[in-house]
Amino acid sequence: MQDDLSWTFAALADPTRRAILARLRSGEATVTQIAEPFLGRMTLPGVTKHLKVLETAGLVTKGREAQWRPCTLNPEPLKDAAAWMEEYRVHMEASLDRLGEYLKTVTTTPTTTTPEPTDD
Amino acid sequence: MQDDLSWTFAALADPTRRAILARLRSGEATVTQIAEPFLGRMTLPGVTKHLKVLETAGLVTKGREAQWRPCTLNPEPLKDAAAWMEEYRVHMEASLDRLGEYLKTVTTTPTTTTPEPTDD
DNA sequence: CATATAGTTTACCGGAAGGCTAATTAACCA
DNA sequence: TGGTTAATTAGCCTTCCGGTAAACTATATG
Repeated sequence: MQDDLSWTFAALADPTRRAILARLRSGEATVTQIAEPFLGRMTLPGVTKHLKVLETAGLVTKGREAQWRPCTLNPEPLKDAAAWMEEYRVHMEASLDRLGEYLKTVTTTPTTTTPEPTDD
Repeated sequence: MQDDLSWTFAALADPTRRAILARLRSGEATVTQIAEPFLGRMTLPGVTKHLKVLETAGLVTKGREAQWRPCTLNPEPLKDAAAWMEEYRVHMEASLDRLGEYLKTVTTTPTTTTPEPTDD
């Protein structure tokens, strides 16, 4: 691709992959556990591919335990992405409302039952 | 693609496009002005394409003034991206050092002369 | 050993991304 | 009118992406 940041953003540019990351926020999970919400929409190899993208981007670490591959979230690359965005904070704040307020409204919204594994 | 967030991240997943956004941080610019640092590496139609991606993602707004198309940065979509990242702040903070400190080290680094139009 | 479970690899497909050159549109200027 | 500058469009090519089905590897267990 070219650089780490591009890999990171590219990995994030897919709702399935973002949903996988969201799943891993609540702890380690095996491939089949991760895949479960998506099967019917997608096959297991499909999920494996997405996981590989996330792994390549360094966002997910895959361990091995017998026949299972426990996956864990690795947020390091997100720091660089966040740092990149930080440069634009002033622009975001300047545009109409402040980012902090905006984030507050977003962060305090429902965060409800997450019935569908759509995205995060 | 699917959703706004995906378009945003996809648009950011390219160093040329990030460099274009960085250029626009210092104010409005025409297409040829934007393209100037990249010519030799890329043709004008190539830059136009990248601009269209940014425009589609809503990150850049193209005006018209005679034969020129003054482009401006539109940070709105970045807010959603930042809001998405916010959910992972605690994870980033948990991993070794705090994001705030990390961002401080990044933000206070050189920010030098930007001799090459590599990226941002 | 045989079989079940967990996951990956291979091979294939359609479509989109990113690049180019050449041609075209649009506006200004002389 | 004709020429110049600014930018886009069109057509083509190659590579990558997201998905599949089928075959394979690896580990556990009866």
